[in-house]
Amino acid sequence: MDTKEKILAESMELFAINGYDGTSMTKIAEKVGIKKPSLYAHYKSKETLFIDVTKAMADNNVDFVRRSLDVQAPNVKTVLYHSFKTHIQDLISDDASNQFYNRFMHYPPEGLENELTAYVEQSEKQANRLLENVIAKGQASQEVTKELHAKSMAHTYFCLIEGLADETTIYTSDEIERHAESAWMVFWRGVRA
Amino acid sequence: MDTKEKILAESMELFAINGYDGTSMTKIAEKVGIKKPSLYAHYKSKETLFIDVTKAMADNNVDFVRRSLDVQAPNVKTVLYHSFKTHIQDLISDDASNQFYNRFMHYPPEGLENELTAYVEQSEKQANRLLENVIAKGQASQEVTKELHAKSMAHTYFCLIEGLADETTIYTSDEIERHAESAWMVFWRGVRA
DNA sequence: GTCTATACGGCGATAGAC
DNA sequence: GTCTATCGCCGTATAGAC
Repeated sequence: MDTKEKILAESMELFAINGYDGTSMTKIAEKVGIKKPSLYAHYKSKETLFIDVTKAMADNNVDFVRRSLDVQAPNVKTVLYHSFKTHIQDLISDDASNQFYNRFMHYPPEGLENELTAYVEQSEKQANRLLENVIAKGQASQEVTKELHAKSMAHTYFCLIEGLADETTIYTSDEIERHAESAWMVFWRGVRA
Repeated sequence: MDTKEKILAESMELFAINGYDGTSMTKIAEKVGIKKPSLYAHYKSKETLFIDVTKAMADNNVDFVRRSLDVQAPNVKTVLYHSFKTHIQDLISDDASNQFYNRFMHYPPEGLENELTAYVEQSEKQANRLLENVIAKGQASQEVTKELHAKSMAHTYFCLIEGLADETTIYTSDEIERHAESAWMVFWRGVRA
């Protein structure tokens, strides 16, 4: 991992834990093991660094969703449940990248909204489409109701994931897991054929 | 409205729109119509001001949930749907207090977490209990399934609301309303008897 | 690419007159 | 309670030597 990549990785963790304004270039440099001015040899400003981190995290999220759905299983319900559980395990794992996502994807730092919103929106739509395809398969195989649109159900699925993600700052892992189990049951009862 | 109340109201709007670090005491003073040092005659620091605002917003939220459920209706489904719609209307109304809530309730500024998390958690549990009672009534009247706990279903309900709230920064009001309608249908199909 | 040294500005907060 | 003036600090960013 070269210096530029290390700056990206270390600053991501600091941003996730301490927020944008709570993370100074000095602290990033310390964590990387260089001095502050050296950062500017790789990124022309704190803002451009943050933008690069955010875009990488948005891309990671799409990959994560893709991998969570890429599983052989006898039916669509099992695929969906597996993906749901994978998301929850990620939420409670205290992974910095996950915290970064929750913290910034919908509330970027002041002044960067215009730079980031379009990118984030597009990546979320990609993730939504991946799930939509799975649900549509479930409709074709008579597992999932046709009274609702696959796209809508996919959207509701992610609403639940996001609602649960927001809880991580308040509730314990055990509570999140119980809430998640309930949310899954309501969801599946709501979409099954 | 005396000066102290005005400081509370105006700073809430600025915090909601520009974030904690993005809102300086100078800007708050300007919006109130006084000079920065005068603020310190009413609040001893920026942090204590923010804490007061947050607690007021947490209380407001409990009241909001209570009012949204306080409606005469022929059955529990109608009460729940009315409450759901009331929440969504609030989300898309671009109300600053709503934005404040979404922004800070789960990610308070650095250093204020310990001061605020317990208060927020308690207020959320109050709101949850209000909804839980309504759902329990629905179980008693055979409208809502007894296969799931009332508390769990209440929790899932709020997960959906929160997931939809997070979307307000990206999607348009029309899209939110459509997503909300789908989320409601999945939810009701999932909890009905 | 990395360093030391520094410029420049805005921040929260206070002193003290009125 | 409100003001003017100011303190002390820390932020991003740059200059220029190695």
